[in-house]
Amino acid sequence: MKRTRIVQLLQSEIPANKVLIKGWVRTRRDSKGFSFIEVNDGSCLKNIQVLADSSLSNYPDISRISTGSAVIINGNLVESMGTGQKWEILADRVEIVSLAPDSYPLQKKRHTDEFLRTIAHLRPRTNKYGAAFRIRSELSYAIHKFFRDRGFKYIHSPIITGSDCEGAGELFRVTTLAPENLSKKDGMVDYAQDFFGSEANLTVSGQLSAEMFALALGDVYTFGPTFRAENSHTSRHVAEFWMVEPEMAFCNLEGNMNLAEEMIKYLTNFIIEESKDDLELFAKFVDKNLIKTLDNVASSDFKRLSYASAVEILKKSGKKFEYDIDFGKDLQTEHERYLTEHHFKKPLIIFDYPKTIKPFYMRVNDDDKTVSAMDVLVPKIGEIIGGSQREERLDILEKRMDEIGMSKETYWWYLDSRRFGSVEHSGFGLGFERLLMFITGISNIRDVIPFPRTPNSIEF
RNA sequence: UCCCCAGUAGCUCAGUUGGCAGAGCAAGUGGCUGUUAACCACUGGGUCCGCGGUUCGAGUCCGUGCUGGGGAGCCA
Repeated sequence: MKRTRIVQLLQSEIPANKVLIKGWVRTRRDSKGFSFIEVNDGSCLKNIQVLADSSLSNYPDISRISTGSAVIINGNLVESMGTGQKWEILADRVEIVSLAPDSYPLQKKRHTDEFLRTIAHLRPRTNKYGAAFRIRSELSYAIHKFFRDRGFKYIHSPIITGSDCEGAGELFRVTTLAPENLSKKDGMVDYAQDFFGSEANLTVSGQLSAEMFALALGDVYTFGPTFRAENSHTSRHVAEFWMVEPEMAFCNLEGNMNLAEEMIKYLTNFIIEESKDDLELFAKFVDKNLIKTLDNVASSDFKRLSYASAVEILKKSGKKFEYDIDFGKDLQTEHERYLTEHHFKKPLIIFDYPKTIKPFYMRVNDDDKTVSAMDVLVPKIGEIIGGSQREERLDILEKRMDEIGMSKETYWWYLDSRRFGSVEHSGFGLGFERLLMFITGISNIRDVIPFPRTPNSIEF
């Protein structure tokens, strides 16, 4: 006999005989002559109420079932005589698979997020984290669906790389050399002795790989883990996070911005439609305005403005900022927050940044001062997407690499793409966890990834 | 890496001027009840983050370290 998931039973239109469920006990309440057991199997936020009558042969054991115990229930799905739920299961048989001792750390009451991080292996058993990780799963699916529906191909970019990909942050070294007996050559570590015969790192971005495939398959995307060894202590940074990186051939910056906006709207709508119950939990307990904010994002156009006009607005705002703003300086968190939370009160796309503050691969505009870059900013989170039109002209790309002292030899294969059939192309990177924060209202990135990796924290 | 805050029961916290270690919840036991973050009663539960110092006496004051949180930078 096959088990039925609780999500299916709760949606049932009619009673059903002989159903089988398997799950974990959230709480048990005794009445005279019977016991109510709330069972959750992870298929949805809601529990199903099981009524176990004292006539059951193992009732003395049943009345000792504790929170966190695993059970298998056979019985009939019947309309509940109580208020508060439509269906319940009248049990024929309650098998106690595993009884949780009273040291089980999760209570029926709410815990703080800080405490739950210390038991990250158990927190998905709570309502909030169960909901968060179901939404994470749905959102992953929605990303693949979004791209597939639009003819994009999914590329598995490498996790281990030999180049430092644009210098986007500190790198994690990958090596098989034992640190206690490193062979040295001229005082430097001799990486010729290492597994790959040269230095290797964990990827910080799949972009360069994605560009190569965009110039072959047209429209592509990557969706995978990336690693930054930054010593960041904020609620928006982790050392291991997932990034979505589309890359499109024959596409300029405007097409890039269009895709970014369409994608965020699509994904927001998808979760509003597909994860109603889970989303409601966040609207109720985490951010009262969540649904309104999401509806607003899904239905209204993002504000687009150039970096230059953003700077003008900030200068004219009359607001005193900790960091001065002037053309050529990067926007600070306080500037981004002012623009997206106070001035426009909606998602923004800022484009055409000064080339001095952006990486080498971004296409230089005709003014020779700015590059075709764009950032998407959302209220509370800040930057959620960073992207650009890529420099497709070999001579200009080489000149920029020279300017910042990059090795053209190392990137010979990247430059090859500009030698053979080079075309204008664009792409961006979306921080998957940041999008998840935006959609759920969860304010700490450590709470939207199953086992967060941060400085000094690798348990679990 | 820098700035700020915190660390007391399983959890969330209180602890006055330096003078006997506390509450609510959770847990255990009993009772009651178609209950539903159930209710009532009782019971057990402490390395007051570590180390050092001041003092007759330190949860409380001083120094230092560790851990957690918030913010900044870096970025997604």
